Amino acid sequence: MKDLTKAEEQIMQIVWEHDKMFIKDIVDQMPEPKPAYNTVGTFLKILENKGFVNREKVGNTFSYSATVKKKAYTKNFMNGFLSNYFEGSAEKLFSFMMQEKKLSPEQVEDLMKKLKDHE
Amino acid sequence: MKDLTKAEEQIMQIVWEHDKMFIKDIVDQMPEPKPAYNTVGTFLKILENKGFVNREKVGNTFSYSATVKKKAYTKNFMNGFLSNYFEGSAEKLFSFMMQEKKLSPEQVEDLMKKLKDHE
DNA sequence: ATTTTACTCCTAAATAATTAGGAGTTATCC
DNA sequence: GGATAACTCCTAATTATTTAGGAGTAAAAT
Repeated sequence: MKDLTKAEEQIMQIVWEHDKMFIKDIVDQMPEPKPAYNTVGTFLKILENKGFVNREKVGNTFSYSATVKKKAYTKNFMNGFLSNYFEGSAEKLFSFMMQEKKLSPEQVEDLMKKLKDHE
Repeated sequence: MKDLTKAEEQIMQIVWEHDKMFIKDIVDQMPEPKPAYNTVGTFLKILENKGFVNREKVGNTFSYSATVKKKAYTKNFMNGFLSNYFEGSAEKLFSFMMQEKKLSPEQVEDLMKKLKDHE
């Protein structure tokens, strides 16, 4: 799986939030200063070449939808992140998160219970 | 804190692993194909401008060391990552990690015990 | 029905990131 | 004591990324 550049990812984030989008709608979702219509179009073409989106004729225009699932990309991205920053160890990441007070031991406990119940 | 580009980060990863380094040593640590000495030098200058490394005269040359701690950068980086991929929620990240089988509930339990003992 | 709008495809300018060469300096090797 | 090696500083070429304009077409609006 290819990596996304920043601008490409920003567009993917929007496409991931919706099933099918028209360029116009993507532009609307972009933060100010909004890029030109064609700028978004260019990125969608790049994303199509990279295999991240699929375009489909709707009437006389095209709609775009994500082909690579956000989850799949996240996983890919996270593996790189893990190996660079936590020696590939998810445990180290957990430890780091707890220390940074992003999550208390209690929250982890609650979460684990829920996850166990699901199994 | 500024972001690092890929090439810059690659160098920081090496600098972070060591206290003080000479350009030569950094080049040695780089994977093949190794970049030119001056290429590494250029990046160290950029990193110095961005405030990530400090250079210090040693004899008639310079050594480089990280000023921004890896942990601080990780935290920064992770916040962006969290907000883009897990709606800012560390819990969602944990949940994702467990589902991806990077970590079993037992491992998390062990880890939590250790963390609690430290408090 | 001609102006306006929204889109297509193609192309390229502007900026950012990556890579490294050249010229000169100082120390080291034979 | 000149050749070699390792470094400095400055500069620039190359490639990647980001941005968007122009020309043409088809539909919609007044």
